[in-house]
Amino acid sequence: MLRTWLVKSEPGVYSFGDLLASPGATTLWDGVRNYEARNFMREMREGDRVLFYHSGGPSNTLVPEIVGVAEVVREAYADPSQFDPESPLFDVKASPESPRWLAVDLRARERLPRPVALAALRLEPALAGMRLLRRGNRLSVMPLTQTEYEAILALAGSG
DNA sequence: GCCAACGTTGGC
DNA sequence: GCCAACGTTGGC
Repeated sequence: MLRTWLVKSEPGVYSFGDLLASPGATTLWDGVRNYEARNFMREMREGDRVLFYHSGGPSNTLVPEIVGVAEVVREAYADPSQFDPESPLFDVKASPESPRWLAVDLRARERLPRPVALAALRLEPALAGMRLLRRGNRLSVMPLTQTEYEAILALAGSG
């Protein structure tokens, strides 16, 4: 049984369009620096489906919404950016022998027929328990139940 | 181990 | 631009 996930991105930094435009529509999903999110990444399996969420970003000029579906094409491995002293993601406490942070590879599957805005998610009773909707939620990688995933695809006019 | 200070996220 | 919420850091 495939599991389902949601990842957040600031579209000004990396958008679903950027993923679609990448070679093979695939990218290394790096930069996660939160332990709970990292632990979820560790549970991701090849073929798992991942909804791609655009957050409002620092300028807040954008509607926060879910815009696309991706899948896991490579399971968790050491995030290379933690070892790069030139990177803002460098972590002095990480070493190749004992990495702290993980990356996965994601491949875009499809843009949703209709993006599903955060406000629309809040109106859907089937999603009332969704982690994304909890107050103060800041997790950038989170699991979705099968029910939540299907409800979101239905709102998107897909699936 | 506690907890205040701090930096970041992200919706509004 | 504001600020609530939250995770992390570091002094003690």
